[in-house]
Amino acid sequence: MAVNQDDVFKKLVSHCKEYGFVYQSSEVYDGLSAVYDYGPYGVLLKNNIKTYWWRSMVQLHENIVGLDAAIFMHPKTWKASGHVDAFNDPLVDNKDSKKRYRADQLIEGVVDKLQDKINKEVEKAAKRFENFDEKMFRETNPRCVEYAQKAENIEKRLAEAMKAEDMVGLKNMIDELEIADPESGSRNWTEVRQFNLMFNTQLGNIAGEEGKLYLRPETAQGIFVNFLNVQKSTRQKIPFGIAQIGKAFRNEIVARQFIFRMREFEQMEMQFFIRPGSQKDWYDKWKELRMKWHLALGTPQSKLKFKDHDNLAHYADAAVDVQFEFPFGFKELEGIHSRTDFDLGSHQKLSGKKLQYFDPELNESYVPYVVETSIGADRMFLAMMSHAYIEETVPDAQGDDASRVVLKLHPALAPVKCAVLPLLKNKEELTKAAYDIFNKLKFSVDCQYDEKDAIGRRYRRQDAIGTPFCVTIDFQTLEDGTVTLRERDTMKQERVRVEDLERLVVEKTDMKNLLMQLQ
RNA sequence: GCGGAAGUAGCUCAGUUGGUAGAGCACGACCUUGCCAAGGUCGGGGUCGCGAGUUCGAGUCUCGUCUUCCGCUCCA
Repeated sequence: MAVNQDDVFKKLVSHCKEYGFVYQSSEVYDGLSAVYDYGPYGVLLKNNIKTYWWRSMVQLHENIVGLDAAIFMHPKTWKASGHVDAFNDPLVDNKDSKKRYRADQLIEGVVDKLQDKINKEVEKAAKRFENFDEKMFRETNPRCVEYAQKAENIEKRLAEAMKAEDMVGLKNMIDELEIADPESGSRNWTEVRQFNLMFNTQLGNIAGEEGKLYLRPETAQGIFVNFLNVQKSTRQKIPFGIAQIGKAFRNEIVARQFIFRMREFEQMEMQFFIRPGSQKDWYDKWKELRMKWHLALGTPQSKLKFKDHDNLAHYADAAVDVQFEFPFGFKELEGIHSRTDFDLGSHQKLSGKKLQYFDPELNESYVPYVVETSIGADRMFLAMMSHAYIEETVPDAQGDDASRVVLKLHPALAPVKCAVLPLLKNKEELTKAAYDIFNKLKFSVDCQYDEKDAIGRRYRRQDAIGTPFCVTIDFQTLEDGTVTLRERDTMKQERVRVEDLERLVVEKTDMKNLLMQLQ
């Protein structure tokens, strides 16, 4: 099963490339690690996902409004949010090999080596003595005891230094333990320093700390700092929410698994501002609403589950992930967090500006609490692709078994809604009639005209990009004004009148049906 | 970042003990074709990931580098 699933994932990745959904960034220069570009069908699918999310939030809720904040924000934003302090790791470079290591991991390596030594002593002794008592040996053998104590000591010091963010202490440990570069054997280390997972850049020509800017590592802060602007200009009363879709950037040390973890990614976030004390109710409410949103797409409940966080982030008093069963297992797709008043409170404190709401019912001012829903647009894209990608056996022209690859995407998400196909290429009366239909349909839906290759092959091409409907123009069309409408999943065809075509296709692919399920 | 594996045409791959590259599919043109892929003819396309080294000569051997995959690590 596991091997099989790996295969499926590989096939999905190459399908994405072959059919114009996702390409690796800068491929002609050997690619850029963990950065991807969306191709022609990819951008259509992703836009449809974003539209579904946006409408479900902003259009369907009177008390949720949109925002599009800039990627650049005042550097103090990230001080207040806690990212400057918490979003980094202690790194050390070897001057000879030019390799970069995590200081804490180098030190852990020494501990591992001590454990290995103990295990070797145990192995040796086990061969020598009959009736060997391993536990006793570990506790009494002088060498084992010495190694174990040493290891324990190191771990204790490491934990203290990490907690205190004592970079000098970490460096001293590396020196004292005579840790060498595993690759080159060199002990020529730089100072240990914090490596920030935020990308930074420079504002204008202001040099040094003063001009230092970060690419936002999350979109949420743009909402928090605009909280009062939005509340006042739209006269919202608590509870209300602000929704935003935008890029965020994280300088991950390791980023893998295709578009699941990228250095540049897109978030769809909604911060819901509420009365302090009501967070539990709203947290539960949004959990329910978000699950409904996923299920409306036809994703089976068995592929979705809630997973409570084991360790809460510094800002949260409750947090849960919506996990989706990707080909590589259940992984986070969306997070729902009860962020308390941490963010608004921090910004209020650091900026010295009041970020409070006057509640007319309570007749008092307070810093609102926040419940956040945050979903990765790219992860949602991958979830929809991996769920939709199907290889199946279907009968061919002779009734024998043939295989087809079909993307069973929800019609409202499908990149192309309808393909218009003349049965034959070399009959001008057919191609003209088909082109006329295409030129009408294209004003309502994303539509494709294709006359190349046999009709069966063209159906398969549309299946591969998930087009829900194919319209075929044949000689009967010229006589009675009807065409065949072929449905992707069932491959069934029905004859419909040309004048009904637009209404039928729009009806079945419009996002309205999807949104209606959220009532 | 560590360990392992891989990189040859758009895709999937072949390429003998080192002697300057092939197939199938795809693509283009023409013919054929009356509803579920793989009909015929002709054609275009590759500095073998990139850079060094060994050699008279490297897709093939050595080293470095980039990228991808698997495991570990990391992951607000």
